[in-house]
Amino acid sequence: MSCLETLKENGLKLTPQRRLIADYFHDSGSHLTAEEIIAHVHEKMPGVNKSTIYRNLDIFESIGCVLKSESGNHVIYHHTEEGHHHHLVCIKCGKNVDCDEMLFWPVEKTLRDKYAFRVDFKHQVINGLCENCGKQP
Amino acid sequence: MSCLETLKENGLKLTPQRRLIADYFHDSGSHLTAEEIIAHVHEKMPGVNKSTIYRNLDIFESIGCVLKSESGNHVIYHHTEEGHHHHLVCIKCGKNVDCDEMLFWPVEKTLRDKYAFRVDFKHQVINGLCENCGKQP
DNA sequence: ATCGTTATTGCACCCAGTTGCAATTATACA
DNA sequence: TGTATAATTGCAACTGGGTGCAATAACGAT
Repeated sequence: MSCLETLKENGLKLTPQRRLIADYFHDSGSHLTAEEIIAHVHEKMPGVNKSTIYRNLDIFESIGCVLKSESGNHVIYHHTEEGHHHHLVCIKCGKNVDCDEMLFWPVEKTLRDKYAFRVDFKHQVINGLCENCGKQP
Repeated sequence: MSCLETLKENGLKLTPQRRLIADYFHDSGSHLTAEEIIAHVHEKMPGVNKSTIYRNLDIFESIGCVLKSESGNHVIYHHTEEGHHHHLVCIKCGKNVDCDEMLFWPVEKTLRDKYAFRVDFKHQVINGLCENCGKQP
């Protein structure tokens, strides 16, 4: 189901600004930073205020169209239609590798069983050292 | 070994501002937000600039005296002498429970074995639903 | 105790993201 | 097609955190 339909289902209005953001997610892969989204929207519709964009990204997140993950310095938005997975980002060389979504299942299970605490790890960004960079001191 | 000694060992100077921050960590438990630290420093030494405080917190982190964890909206600093663990924070009621440090060991192992990726999960802040809040819809 | 070096501070300004509020606009309905 | 109304936008100002740079201060050597 498209993001725009989901908006309507939640009683939200379909504004040109929202259409622009949703189209961008559909057209250009799954991972977009706030910067990229703002740049794209401004290119197509120069007057749009950044707060409108941030507010709409939050709304798309709250209706489940988009996942927001924090990667230390910046924020990444991930179109949920692309499926779930995690990211391994090397803090030295910046290499970015996708990682199976079941990585955190044992953690989720432990938290559920031992702490009665419910967590759903979706689209985490994990910083560490890749094979090459891990060898060097 | 005290933070102040560690400073010297790393060729860093022992300024009154640093002494104030280090003392605060020693005196008042392990978990402090940037806000709390700034408030405390300002109380004791009103003129200190916030950038001085942030820079010193980064330095204490880089020499291993303090761990910095990001919890979505704010940043938490944790005095490393208190031992390692993680935090479960309920997104509904805000309840905060400590959690064993070995929680992420299986994840670290998988990343090492399958992805040759090295990560050290230290003092994570995990947002989810606690037992009570998980029951209610 | 003084001095020179080098780290550190304060300042002023930047940046991404957020918020309250008045003006605007998408939509349901007549 | 026009209108009422609630959602949305743009604005302006704010927030937490960070940065480059000149002035200052800690500290080892004399």
